Amino acid sequence: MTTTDEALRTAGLRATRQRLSVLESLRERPDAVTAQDLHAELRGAGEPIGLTTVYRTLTALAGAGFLDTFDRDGEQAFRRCGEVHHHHLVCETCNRVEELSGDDVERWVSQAATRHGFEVTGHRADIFGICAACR
Amino acid sequence: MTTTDEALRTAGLRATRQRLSVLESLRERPDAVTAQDLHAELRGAGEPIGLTTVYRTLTALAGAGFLDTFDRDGEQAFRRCGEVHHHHLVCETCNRVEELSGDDVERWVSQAATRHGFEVTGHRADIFGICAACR
DNA sequence: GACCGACATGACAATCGTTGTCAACTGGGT
DNA sequence: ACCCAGTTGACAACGATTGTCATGTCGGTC
Ligand SMILES: [Zn+2]
Ligand SMILES: [Zn+2]
Ligand SMILES: [Zn+2]
Ligand SMILES: [Zn+2]
Repeated sequence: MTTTDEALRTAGLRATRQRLSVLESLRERPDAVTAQDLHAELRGAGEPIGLTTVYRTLTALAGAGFLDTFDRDGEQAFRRCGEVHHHHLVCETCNRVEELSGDDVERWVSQAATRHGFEVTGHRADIFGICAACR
Repeated sequence: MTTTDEALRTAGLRATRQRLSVLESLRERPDAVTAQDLHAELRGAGEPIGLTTVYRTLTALAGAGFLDTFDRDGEQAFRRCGEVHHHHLVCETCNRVEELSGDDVERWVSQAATRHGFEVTGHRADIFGICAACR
């Protein structure tokens, strides 16, 4: 996994205090978090940062491929994920996310697309459930 | 596929003119559509209906399992889909959706969940691309 | 066919996540 | 230290969706 500094540099972003604190709080964090929640957490932890900045930082990092996004009832949640293609196993109780590989899924994708004459631009395969700790 | 009347009855909804026109316009329609767009279309076609009603009808039908929902840049799109479990091949240009089955995907789901000690509550596997007609 | 109560409608207001604005601030190269 | 393009954040604005509630209608009953 890339370091926080490298991530910012790669994304073409300056290493500001706010961005570093966002990346740091996302570091090794197992669950996906929304902009609003992360903002509240940072503020609560004494890290001064504006909500707009949190939104912009998360969006930029996700666009650069350092974060994956999840839809939590119409609200966007983010998680620091590996940069190689993968899928997700998401706990609906604690929002923990496990990264999965799936060669069989990749095969299914290209086969289905070919069969229907589609040119693939992307795909997504996520599993939702309750993790062991939450059960 | 269920008829429009049956769908409403099953969902515990009265067969009003508005609901029937929503279901009718979704009938055999290959693409997913948003509430706002469907509302505009119906109005344009001379079908008087309120935006709130369109939202409520689509939400109710989706909740009853007659429609599948898709996220189109944070906006919700709906499509009449078969009631047996399936996955999707979505054209990002015309929003056409093909329904897919995927036994290998189902296998992958239960295997991955078991391996991580998750109890599965659901899963989703969609492919995005450009359909033959749009290329 | 008229009647009636529960359900449905729709114009409007309100909510809420997210994005735009812009004056003040700052990272990092010279 | 200087400079300025990039960044911040309080605030306003936006847009999709949901709540409100007076009015309208479905569908079973008489
Ligand atoms: Zn991920
Ligand atoms: Zn994949
Ligand atoms: Zn479907
Ligand atoms: Zn499946």
